[in-house]
Amino acid sequence: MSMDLRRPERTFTIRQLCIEFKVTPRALRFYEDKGLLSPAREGLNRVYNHRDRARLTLILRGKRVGLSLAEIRDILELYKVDDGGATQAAKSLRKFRERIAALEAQREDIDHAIQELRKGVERLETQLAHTRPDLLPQAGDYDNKMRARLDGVH
Amino acid sequence: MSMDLRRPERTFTIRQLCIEFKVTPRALRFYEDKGLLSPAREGLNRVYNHRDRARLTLILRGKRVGLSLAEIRDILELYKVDDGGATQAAKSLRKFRERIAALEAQREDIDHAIQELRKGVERLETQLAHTRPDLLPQAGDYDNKMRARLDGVH
DNA sequence: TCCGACAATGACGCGAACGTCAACGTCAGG
DNA sequence: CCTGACGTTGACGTTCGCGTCATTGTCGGA
Repeated sequence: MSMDLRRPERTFTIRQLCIEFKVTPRALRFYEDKGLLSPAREGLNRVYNHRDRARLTLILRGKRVGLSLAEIRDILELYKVDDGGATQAAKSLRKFRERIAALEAQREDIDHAIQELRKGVERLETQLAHTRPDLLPQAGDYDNKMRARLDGVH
Repeated sequence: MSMDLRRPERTFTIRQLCIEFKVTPRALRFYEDKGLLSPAREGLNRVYNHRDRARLTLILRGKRVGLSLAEIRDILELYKVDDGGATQAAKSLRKFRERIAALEAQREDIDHAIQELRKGVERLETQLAHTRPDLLPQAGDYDNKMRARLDGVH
C-alpha cells in the first residue's frame, strides 16, 4: 500500500483543498450546492479526488476571468457529454465556440485597459522626472533587473 | 454658432449616453453616486461632456475585465493628481503598475481558459467526426472563410 | 390648458456569492 | 473522560450592482 501523495488516486479533505486554493470550506460547499462539484462521501465527510481538484482549478480560473458560477457549471456540464446524443455534442460545440469568442473579446478589453494604464504610467513618470527625479528608484524596466540577475553571481 | 456634433465641446444628455453605451439612466446615476462620474448640471439635469464620456468608456471597459466599481473609481482618481504632491504621484505610479500586473495575470488566465476550451472543441470535433460527420457544417476554420471572401468577387 | 416625454430624487427590492453563527457529530490525544 | 480540531447541515446576514417603483418637476407641442 504505497502512499505517494502525488498519485492520481490521492484524495483530499475539504480543508486541504481550501488551503491549497485559498478558498473557504463555505465556498466549496456552495459550489457543490450549485452543482459545480460533487465529491464522494465517507460517511458525511466530503472526499475530493484529483478530478474534483481539476474541476476546482477550472472553477477558480473561470471566476477570475469573470464567469458566473452558473456559466462555469454549464461549461463543466458540457465536458461530460462524451456519451450523450450527437446533436447534443453539436450544441456543445457551438457553446464552446461562443465562450472562446467571448473570452477573446475580453482579452481585447484587457489589452486596451493595459494600454491605457501604460499611458498613465508614462505621464506620471515624465511628470515625476520633471519635479522629483529622486522619487524614481525602481522605475526601471524588468529587463534590466533580469539581466542584472542573469549576469550576477547567482 | 456651429453645431458640429463631433466637436469636443459637444454635450450629452443622460439618455444619449445611455443609448450609445447601452446602459440605463439608473446605472449612470449609480456611477455618479459612487463617485465615478460627476457631470455638470443645467438646473437639475445632468449634462455630460466629452470627458465624462471618455470616463464612461473606461468604466465600462473596467467592468468588462472584472474590476469592481470601487476599483475603477480608485483608478480614475489616480488620473487627476496632475497637480497633487510628488509623493502622491509616486504612489499612483505604484498602483498603476500593480493594476497592470493584475491585468496581465488575468490575461494569462484567459489564455489558459481559451486553451482549455479549444481542447474541448477538438475533442467534440473528433468525436462528432466519428459518429455523425454530417453535423459538422461550419466547423471549418476562419482562415478558409477569409480566403474565400478575399478571393471572391467581393 | 392639458398631455406625454423626459428629467430628478428617494426608497425599497433582488440575485449572486459567499460570511457568519448556531447546533451537532466524530475522532485523536492528554 | 474531556477537550479541541475538524467535519456536517441549516438559517440568516452582507455586499455589490443595479432594477423598480413612487413622487415630483419641467418642458414642448396639440
